Amino acid sequence: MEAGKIDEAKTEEADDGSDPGRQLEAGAAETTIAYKLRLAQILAFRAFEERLAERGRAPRYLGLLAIIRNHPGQPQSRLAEAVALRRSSLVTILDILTREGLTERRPAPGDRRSNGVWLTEQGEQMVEELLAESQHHDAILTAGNTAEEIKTTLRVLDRVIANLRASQGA
Amino acid sequence: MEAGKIDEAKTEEADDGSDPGRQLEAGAAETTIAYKLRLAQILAFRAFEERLAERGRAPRYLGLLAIIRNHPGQPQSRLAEAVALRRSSLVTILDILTREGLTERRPAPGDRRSNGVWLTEQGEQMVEELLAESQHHDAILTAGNTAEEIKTTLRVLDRVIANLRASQGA
DNA sequence: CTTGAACTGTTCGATGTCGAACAATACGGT
DNA sequence: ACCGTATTGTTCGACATCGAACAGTTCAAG
Repeated sequence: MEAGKIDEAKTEEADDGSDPGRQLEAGAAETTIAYKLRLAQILAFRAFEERLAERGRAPRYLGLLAIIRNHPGQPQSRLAEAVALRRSSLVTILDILTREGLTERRPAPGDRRSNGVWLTEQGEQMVEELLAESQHHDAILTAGNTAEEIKTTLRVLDRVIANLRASQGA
Repeated sequence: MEAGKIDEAKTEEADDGSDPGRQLEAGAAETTIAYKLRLAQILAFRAFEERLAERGRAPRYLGLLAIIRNHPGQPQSRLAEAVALRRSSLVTILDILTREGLTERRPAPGDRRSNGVWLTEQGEQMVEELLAESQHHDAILTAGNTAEEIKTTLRVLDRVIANLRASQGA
């Protein structure tokens, strides 16, 4: 796999800040999905959280809350896996969300080890509001792209996630 | 913007774990780019870092290192902006990378406040190796997608990043 | 020249996530 | 019925990132 030669005789010359308005590029790394994925995610997450800062920590954990809404009563370990966080991390998160009155732990009927996690009435309402916000937020994110391009991107991301889950579970 | 009604008469019935092998879905949030973006990024980043754990912290900061290679001598503040991290965070990161012998701070000639950041010889080599690894990693990530789909995704992500940078800088 | 605003790198306390450990519980094989 | 292994939620210490503050420096306006 011979990487294309990108030699530029880079002997000790600084990049003077010509073209001052633009962002610095990462060269070869730019062509990689993982790189742009990270950049986009950090910025998107930060923007969403900042815009809804007054609503407590629910915006940060909207993904989790949405899953709980769609699958009430699931044990914590399955929820952690679903949002790609660790079991131990979810403990604190659920403590917070429960303290804010959005979620609830109930002992699982069949298994005395595990808790089922549920949304409270207030949690249901919060999720509904935040989901509307997230649609709006996504519209801003993806401005300038066609519906077809967005659909393709969603499909690609789905496959990426599936690939990673497969290789990790092994 | 009337959100489509997705009522399912969800009165207090638990989601029994039918279809046990599959992942839990997030319902309406699934259609949003931000959600999948986050999931994919977490998994991709984690996988990449785990696979290259023996190489110190360089894999985590490969994006930064690649930027430094392409733009040697830039001040820390510009680098921070390029990788979407905060100025204060970059201090620790550069401390680490410098301690590992990959980067170097040199006083900027024109401005006594700022440092120019450079790669050491060892840093150059590390970046080259890791970039090759990252190409391989990306190939695994994106398996099952056509070259056209990937190209479209990269283009969409570029626009997403640009949109977020524009709305944030304001 | 002087002065005030803006910028640079830095420190420090707060918060989020992780991995490794642990006790309690479930379960399969013999 | 018993034992070893898995699984679940949890705690705890390590580390990463953040935001707010700060001193040193630059620079433009007067």
